[in-house]
Amino acid sequence: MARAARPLRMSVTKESEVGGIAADRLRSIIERIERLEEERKALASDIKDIYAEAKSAGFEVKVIRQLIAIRKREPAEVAEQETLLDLYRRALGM
Amino acid sequence: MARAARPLRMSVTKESEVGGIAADRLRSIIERIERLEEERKALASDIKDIYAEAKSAGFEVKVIRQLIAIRKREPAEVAEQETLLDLYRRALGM
Amino acid sequence: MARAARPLRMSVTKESEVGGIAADRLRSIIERIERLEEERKALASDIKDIYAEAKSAGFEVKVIRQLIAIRKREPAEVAEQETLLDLYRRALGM
Amino acid sequence: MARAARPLRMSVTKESEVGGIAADRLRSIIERIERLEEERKALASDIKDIYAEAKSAGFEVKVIRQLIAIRKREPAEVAEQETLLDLYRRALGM
DNA sequence: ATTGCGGTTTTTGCCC
DNA sequence: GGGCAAAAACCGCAAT
Repeated sequence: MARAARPLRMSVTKESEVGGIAADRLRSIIERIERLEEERKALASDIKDIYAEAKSAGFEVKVIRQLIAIRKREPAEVAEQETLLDLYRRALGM
Repeated sequence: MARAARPLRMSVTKESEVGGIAADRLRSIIERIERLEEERKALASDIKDIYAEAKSAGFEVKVIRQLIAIRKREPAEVAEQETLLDLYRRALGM
Repeated sequence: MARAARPLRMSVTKESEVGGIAADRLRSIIERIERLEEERKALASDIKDIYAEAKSAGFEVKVIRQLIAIRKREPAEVAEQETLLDLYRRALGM
Repeated sequence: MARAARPLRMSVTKESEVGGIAADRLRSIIERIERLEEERKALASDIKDIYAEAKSAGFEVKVIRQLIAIRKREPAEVAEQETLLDLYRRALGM
């Protein structure tokens, strides 16, 4: 049989290009991202479980969230000192 | 918002400088910004109301948002992005 | 904006339905939203102008932003008191 | 407000109740959550790196995001939404 | 049960 | 172009 119609352009290199796009590279990128997002989701689920545990131990989930938020925020607010910000606040009497 | 109204140390000149900062000027700036942000927030609320109305009239809010986004972008830009998406999809065999 | 020429089937009522969609209603919704977003953008621009003014008066724009953010946040933090949150914090020695 | 470093304070008794709160239990909950959120953040960072790589390989990051979103949604759902968008566009003569 | 709402996270747009 | 602020999507809760 006389040569199959057109190979649709197999690139010379291993890189399979489709429509000018490095398909393999793109596929790899997407798969890695999706894989990591899987893991992320699993962690989120674990966290949710802990909140559920907290709740059934009688704690207020909402308050725990606030607490965690505060602990995250506070280091940042330390940096807020001895800067122009303070100066401006003082200028405003705040 | 209970900032004390007190002028805290009025300098001799009209320029009330506190810690080297032109306090009055700063205060004016901040108040004008806050005022405008108030108005902005009011508009945002109006917009939200319209979306609510749309929803209760049976429209898909999310799709309306897409529509508005499309109308905002340059037609050329829209086309370009759609083309690229297609290209990528094809490269992935999707 | 070249509305398509096809009236196809004007409904009996005034409501022009296109493909089962109440086109007039949809159009009205979108136009009102776009109008309000216009105004919003104008306000954003005014705000930007004030920041520019602040900058050319020698203030640090970034710090002013922080200041405004703080003023917005602080009322909320007052509410953070005398609640379970305090209790939990004390339990943790925070 | 410079909170002192943070050894959270271990109570002397094993029943560390503070103010009627099971402090140890609470502490454990919070620490586990914070630990998992650490990991989550690390993953997010890895993902960001891959997007950066994609970008420097010449891909459009935004389009890749769209692609991933599409793959995540049910194919049926994708079709439905696209249909609706089309419908609305036609209703508006866009 | 359904739907509005508040808060969180993710995405987008902007300014430097 | 990279970091930062605003907008949008998402999620769980609550209230009806």
